[in-house]
Amino acid sequence: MTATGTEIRVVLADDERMVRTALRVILEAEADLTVVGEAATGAEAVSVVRAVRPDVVLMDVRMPEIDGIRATEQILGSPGPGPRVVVVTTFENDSYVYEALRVGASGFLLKRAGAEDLVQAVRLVARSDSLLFPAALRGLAAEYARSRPPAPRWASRLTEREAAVLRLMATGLTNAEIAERLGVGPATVKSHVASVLAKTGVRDRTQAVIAAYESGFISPR
Amino acid sequence: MTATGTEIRVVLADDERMVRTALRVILEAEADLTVVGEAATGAEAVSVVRAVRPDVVLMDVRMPEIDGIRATEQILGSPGPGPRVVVVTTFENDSYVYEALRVGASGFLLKRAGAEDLVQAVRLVARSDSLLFPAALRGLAAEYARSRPPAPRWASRLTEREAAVLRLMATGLTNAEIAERLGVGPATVKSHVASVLAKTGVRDRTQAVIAAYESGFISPR
DNA sequence: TCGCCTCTCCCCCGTGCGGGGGAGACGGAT
DNA sequence: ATCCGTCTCCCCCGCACGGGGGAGAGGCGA
Repeated sequence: MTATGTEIRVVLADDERMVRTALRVILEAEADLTVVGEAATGAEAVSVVRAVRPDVVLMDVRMPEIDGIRATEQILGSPGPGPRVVVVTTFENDSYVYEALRVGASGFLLKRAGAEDLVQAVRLVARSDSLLFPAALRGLAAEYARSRPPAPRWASRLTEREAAVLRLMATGLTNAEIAERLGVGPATVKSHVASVLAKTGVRDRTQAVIAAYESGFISPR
Repeated sequence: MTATGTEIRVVLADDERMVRTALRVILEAEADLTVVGEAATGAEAVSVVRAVRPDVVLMDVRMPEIDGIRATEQILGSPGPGPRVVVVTTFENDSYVYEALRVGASGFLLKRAGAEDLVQAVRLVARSDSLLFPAALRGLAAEYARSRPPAPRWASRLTEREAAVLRLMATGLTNAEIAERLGVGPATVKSHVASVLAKTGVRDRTQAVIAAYESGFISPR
């Protein structure tokens, strides 16, 4: 389907032209690497990838319209063998790492990585079906993501105040203590608690806390 | 401290001589890679690494005496800049992946990986301080490991009955409901609950449930 | 302007919960 | 034979909790 023997076909997705140019220069300097497409938005990336069917996509996370994560999701979600997607970002400590893995990215590259790192990463990812951090880590990321689901359906229905009350409930505080922390009267907290119970569909604060844990609204530790 | 410019110094740790030889042949074929030591056990690996101070260690997981994970732990636990450790194993779906990351391994390599994958992985790991799957994923693995702690201190102090009551509490049941499920009287459940509260050092059932979640006594999902 | 939502707070009322006691039965350890 | 831990169940008591109402102030979009 895709070139494997010698030539590695790459698509660059980044909203900054300069970044794309820099990447292109670096990659084109290698005999076995060819940049076959560029995209400035997530939507563009999806269509370009569908059109040119590259081996590797270097995908920036922050892009207009559709971010890199969702673009990756769409690219890898389509049937058939997709490209390897390497997600590019500035910081390694943000949640993009987990998200990238969750949607099936093959690698993760920091913008501060050098040219050599870049080309080797591309080569590595293009070839490897069983290398550095593969399926097992995706499973890990999947589990991680599963433990923090997008947000429980009722979370969006909770108002700011109600959510705050629920979070404080989940620390084991009584209504009076919550009132103290929020600087409101106990009666106010009572009514918020009542709203939380109603919206979460449970009967008491204990069940509300359980629901908060089970839904990922809050997490252990 | 260690050679960075051109030569990458590698130590091989595997209990099978043939594997070590094969790895050595592959790596020595590259001008920039040098095998500076071998070890057949985890303990050997630790001492060899301390002696020769390599850039990269290829560490088999299954080894006599001390396995690769614990050896890695000891190697990276010592002060100063340690080598990059690439953990080598046969299957990618076992818990070694998480363990390897937890103890600070820089990479993970499958035995079925080809020669090219191997040398590129070594080069990549030797250079990269900010590449493919770094600190963020270690944090992920750490979090993963942390989420399944050995067992809370008070768990051993709870009797069978008390633990059962706590588990049922954590499903949101009232004392009366718990009594029904356990086939005992409500008063009995009350006293068990009282014991649980006393032993866990909390004041009400909500806090007990929180403690159960936080300590890993029970887990979301 | 008129609704609608959110946040705030009030009332009464019933009860599940937790504290503080005690007590009988069983079994295992000493 | 004695002690101790566990499981079982009882009493009384106070209170935080939750249900069911209502109500006023502010914001915000139709």
